[in-house]
Amino acid sequence: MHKPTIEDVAKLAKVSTATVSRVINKQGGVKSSKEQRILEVIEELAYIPNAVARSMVRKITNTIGVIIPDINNPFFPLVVSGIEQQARKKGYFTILCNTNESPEIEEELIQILLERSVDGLIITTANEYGHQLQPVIDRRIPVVAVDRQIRNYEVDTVLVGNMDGAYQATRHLILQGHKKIAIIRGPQNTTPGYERFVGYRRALEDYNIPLLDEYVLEGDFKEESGYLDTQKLHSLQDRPTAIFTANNLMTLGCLKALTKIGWVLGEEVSLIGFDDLDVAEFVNPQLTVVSRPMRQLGEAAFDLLYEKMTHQGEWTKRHYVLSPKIKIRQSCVLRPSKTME
Amino acid sequence: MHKPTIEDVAKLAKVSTATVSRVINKQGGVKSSKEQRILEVIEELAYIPNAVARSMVRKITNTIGVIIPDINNPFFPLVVSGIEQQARKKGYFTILCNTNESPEIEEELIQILLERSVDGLIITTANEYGHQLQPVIDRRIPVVAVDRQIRNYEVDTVLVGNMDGAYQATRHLILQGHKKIAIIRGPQNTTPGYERFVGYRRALEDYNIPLLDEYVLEGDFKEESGYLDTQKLHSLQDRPTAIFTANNLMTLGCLKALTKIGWVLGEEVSLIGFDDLDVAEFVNPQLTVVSRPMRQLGEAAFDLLYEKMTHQGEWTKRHYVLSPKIKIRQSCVLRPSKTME
DNA sequence: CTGTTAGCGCTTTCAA
DNA sequence: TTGAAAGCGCTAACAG
Repeated sequence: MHKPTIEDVAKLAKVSTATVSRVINKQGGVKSSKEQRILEVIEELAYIPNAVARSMVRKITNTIGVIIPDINNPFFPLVVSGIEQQARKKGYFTILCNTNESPEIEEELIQILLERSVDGLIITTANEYGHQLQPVIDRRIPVVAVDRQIRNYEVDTVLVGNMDGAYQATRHLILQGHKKIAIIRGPQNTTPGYERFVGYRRALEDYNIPLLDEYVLEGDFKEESGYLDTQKLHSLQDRPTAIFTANNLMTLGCLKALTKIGWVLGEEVSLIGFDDLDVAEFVNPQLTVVSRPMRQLGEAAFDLLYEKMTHQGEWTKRHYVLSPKIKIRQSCVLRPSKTME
Repeated sequence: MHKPTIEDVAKLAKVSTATVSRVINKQGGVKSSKEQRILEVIEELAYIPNAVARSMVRKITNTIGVIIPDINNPFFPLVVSGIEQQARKKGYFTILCNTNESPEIEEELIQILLERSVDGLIITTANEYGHQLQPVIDRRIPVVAVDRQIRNYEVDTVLVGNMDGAYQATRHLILQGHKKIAIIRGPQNTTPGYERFVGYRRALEDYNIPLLDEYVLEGDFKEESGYLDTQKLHSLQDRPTAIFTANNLMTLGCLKALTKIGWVLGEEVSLIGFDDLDVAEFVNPQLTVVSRPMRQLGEAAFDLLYEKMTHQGEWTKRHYVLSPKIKIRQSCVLRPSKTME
C-alpha cells in the first residue's frame, strides 16, 4: 500500500509528471486525448494531489487560520460561519482554533499556524497587547482582528460599536426611570470589556447620574462570574434597581442567580444584556438586549483579509465598525410586584 | 524579505543543516556550545521551522481533522472541546471543519483534509451511507465516527445510548400518566434520528400504548422544524398531551411555538427534550431533558483515534456507547390550569 | 559529535 | 504540446 503520487499517474498514463501537473491544475495546453487518458488514470488510482508538496513549491496554502477564544460562546461560532462562507466562495480553506481564553495556547496556536504557512489570519485575541503577533507581522502575513483590537500593531479591525451599544443600553434603563444602575462589566484590558464600560459611564454622565463604585463589578465574560457578581449586588445595603451585563454568558449567569436568590426580574430589578441569547425570549419578562450582527462581522473580516492577501499593495490600517441594535423586550421596566395583585 | 530557512540558520551558526535539525527536534547528541549558538541564531533570525517541508519528508503531520455538521448547535462545540483537549495533550493539532449538514461540503472537506495529509479523522457525518469516506479508508487513515454511525464501513464509533435515552424519556412521560404522546423525531436516515424514534416506539409498546401516525412528525434537527411541527400538532383534532422532541434545537423551536400559539406548557401539554439546553431552566415549568456527556464523547473519540494512529495493529471495529442521563425538572406533569386558581 | 547527501511530491522554467 | 530537470525546506541515513 502506498499513496499514489503524480509520478505513478505519469507512468501509467505514459506521460511526464509535468503534463499531469498541467491537467491537475487545469492550465490547458494539453492535447485532449492525453488529458482524457490522464484523467482516467487519476480516477483508477484514486489519486489525490498532495497539498503539502504543492504548498512547498508554490509557497501558498490557500488556507487561513481563524483563532477564537471560546468556541462554547455562541457568539463566535456565528462569526465563524460568516468567515467560512466567504472563504469558501473564494476558494480558501479555514482552520479553526480555540484558545479557551488562554494567551499561552494562543501563542502556541499562532506558532503552529505559521509553521503550516497559512496565508492569512483572523483573530479574536486573548491578549490585546498583541506581542504574540510579532512573528506574524514579521512575516508580512495579513491579519484581521475581530471583536477585540490589537494594541501594539497596525492591524485591520472589525468591531461592533461597543460603546454605542452600551450607551444605548444604559440610556434605555435611565429613560425607564432607573437611577441605581449597576454594571457587570468585562475585563478592562479587553476592547469589549473597556468600551462597554465607557458607554455605560458616558450615559450616566450625560444624564447626571453619579457613578458608584459599588455598582461596578467586574467579571471575566464567563457565566460563573455573572452569577457571582449578581449575588454580590444583591447583598448590597442599597441594591441597584437595574443591571447591565456586558456579555451573553454573564447575562445568563445573572439570570440564574436572580432565580436562585429570588431577586425578581421585572419587579425588583431590571436587566439589560449585551448580546442576544436564546434564553432572552423565555424569561419572564422577556429580556431586552443589545444585539450584534455576528455573521456580517465574520464576512467583513474575511473580505478585509482577502484584500490584504491579494492586493499586496495596501498597508493602511482599516477599521470597520458595525452597528449594534437594541432589541427592546420587557425586562427594563419594573411592574408592580405580585403582592399587589 | 524572505522567511529564514534552516539553511540560513546553519550558515549563520556555521554548522550544517543536519545539526540545526537535531537541535530543532531535540534529538540530542549535539555539543552544548554549538547547541547554544544555534538556539541564539534561531532567536535572532526569528526562525520558525517549516512544517510543510517537515511533513513532506516525515509523512506525518501531527494533525487530525474534525468534521462536524453544525457549529452553531451547542452540542458540537462541546464535543470538540473534549477532542481538542485530549489532542493537545498528545501533541496533536486539530483542524475543525463545519459542513453545515451538507454532504457535498463534507465530501469536499474530506478531500481537502486528505490533500493536507491529516493523520486521522473524527467525523459526525452528514451522510451516514459513508461513501464519501472511501478515499479515507483506502489510504488507511484512521477514522472515528461520533454521534452518527457510518453504515458501509468498519469504523470505530462513539455514541450515547440514543435508544436508551429516548426510551427513558418516553417512559417518564408514560409514568406521569400520559397516553397521547407525540414525537418530533429527526431524519430517519441518521443514527440519532432513527434510534431515538425506536426508543420512543419501544416504550409505547412496552406500556401497551398504540403508536399513532398523526403523533409522529419528522423534523430536520433544526429549530425551524421543531417550530412548525409543534404547530401541526396543535392543529390536530385530538391533540397530544405530551411531546418528545428529539434534539435540542427542535426543542427550542417547539418551545417558541408553544409560546406563540398559547399552548400552555405544563398545563395543556407536557414536553421532554433530547439534549439539555440553556433555556430549559428558564421556562416555566422547567424543562425535563435527556442529557448527554458531550465532553466525554469528544475525549473518548480522540482516545480511540489515538490508538489507531499509533498502534497500527488493531483493525477491529469498536463501539463505545456512553449513557445519557435524564434530568428531571417539572415539565412532564400537568398542573391544574390557571383558570382553576 | 558532525557533515554530506539523497530524496519527500510537486510545480515551473527552459528547451525541444 | 511536451518532457527534462532544478529546486521548495527539511529529515534521516550514512560516513567520518
